[in-house]
Amino acid sequence: MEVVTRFAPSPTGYLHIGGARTAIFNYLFAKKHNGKYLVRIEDTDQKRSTSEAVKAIHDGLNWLKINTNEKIVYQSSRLNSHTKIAYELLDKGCAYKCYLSNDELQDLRIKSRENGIPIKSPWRNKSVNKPDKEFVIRLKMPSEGTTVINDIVQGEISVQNEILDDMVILRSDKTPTYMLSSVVDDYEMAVTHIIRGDDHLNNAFRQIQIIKYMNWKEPYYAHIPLIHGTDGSKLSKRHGATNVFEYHKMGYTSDAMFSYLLQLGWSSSNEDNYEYSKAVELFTLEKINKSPSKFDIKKLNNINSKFLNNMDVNEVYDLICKSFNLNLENTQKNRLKGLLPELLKRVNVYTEIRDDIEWIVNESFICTDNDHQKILNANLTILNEISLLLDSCSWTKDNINSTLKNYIINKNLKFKEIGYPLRLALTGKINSPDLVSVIYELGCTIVTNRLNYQY
RNA sequence: GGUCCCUUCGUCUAAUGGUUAGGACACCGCCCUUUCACGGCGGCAAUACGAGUUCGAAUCUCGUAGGGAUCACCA
Repeated sequence: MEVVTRFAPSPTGYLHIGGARTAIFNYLFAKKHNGKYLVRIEDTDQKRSTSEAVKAIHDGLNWLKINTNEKIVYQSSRLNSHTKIAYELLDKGCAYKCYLSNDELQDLRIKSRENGIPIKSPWRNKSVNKPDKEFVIRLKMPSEGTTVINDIVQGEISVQNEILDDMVILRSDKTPTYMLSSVVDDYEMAVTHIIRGDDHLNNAFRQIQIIKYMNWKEPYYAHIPLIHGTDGSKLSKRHGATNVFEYHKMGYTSDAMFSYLLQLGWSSSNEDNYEYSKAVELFTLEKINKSPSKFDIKKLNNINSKFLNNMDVNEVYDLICKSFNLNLENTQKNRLKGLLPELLKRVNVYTEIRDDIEWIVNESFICTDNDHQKILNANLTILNEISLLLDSCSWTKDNINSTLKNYIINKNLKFKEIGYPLRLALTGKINSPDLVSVIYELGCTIVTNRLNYQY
């Protein structure tokens, strides 16, 4: 049997972190078993669905490199199939027409809440036809016995059938509800494993009745716990960005995000970080934890910085250029690339090096801060002398290093005493990569210019 | 409120009835050092609580507490 999974977001916003993780699990499980991973856009709620949201979801999936190769299924294009099944269930006697008005429904709802029994429409056992009246089609839930689901993540769970309500499968405007559409689509797309958030666990017990009535093969279920914020409540905006694509804009790499999301609620012993092929190799649904985990940006930062420092310089360079809209000449490009490994050691996200671009890229950069200029003025002799020495030094890191070292020995200075003004003159900053690298990558001309500048 | 689920360091997790309860992140300290970092070494820190079963419980059972999900003609 070929494994088929699907990720089924509704296009009402961006790709949420939780959704992204669900997609990752679906993606990995399918890849692991050489199966198919499908994406279905659940856009049956025309009022809330937008094309911008569809695009946002694709952006998110593409960024994480977990979009499907298969054709995207739009649920709205399949409504006829769903409706057909609703009437089939009606014909079989597994569903019924319900003529309850909104007011009547409201009353029933209040009563059902009071006595803890789900809504049972009075039309359940009447097979009347009122051709001129609006109706909805409700599924006739079994009223006795128990339904058991063997969930791969949650284990064996059973509920009493009497607590299942006769859910609406076809609205009065003849459109199918999610409860119907989702089941029919999963069946017709031949989905074998339904991997989704555990907010759907309760739905599973109701949806599975349709499958039973239709004599379809039951899929495997894996209901994964939701991601929570640091305070234990459902992840929301006040915990930080919940849109995965925001993390792209913030300067996280997709590989780091992928690895972090994967580790949130799943682990295979002995590994810290997972790149794609490793993840595919090791992934199993059984190792997903049952308890919800909390989103921790600090861990993501750590993972991102590790990925950043192991990435190819050209790749990071491209990300940075895109992010900052840079279009550099070759000499500028080489300086930036040369210093990139050093700069990346200092940051969690690559956007943090924004402040360093100027002194690296701009040939005529000079330190403009007033207080810093005072310090530079006080050290002009040192700067000029070092400039002179560097000017006549053959340009290797070793030579630059010994030039500086010899200078402080001759002048009986501590490195700190030349390091501070040198750093300010060259970078305009108090903190920077080590001076030898800075001097080497900037090159002799720029260095001597900056060291001889009259403030 | 009904139903279902969950609970190991602050966080992510490991430990299939026998471990000194392990690792990672964060935090703290020391070393390295040219600032900030990186790196190296070390430290702090957990089985929610209470019973029971057992020679032995984080692990099995029950209860309690806390947390979460859900209860639409939304998905």
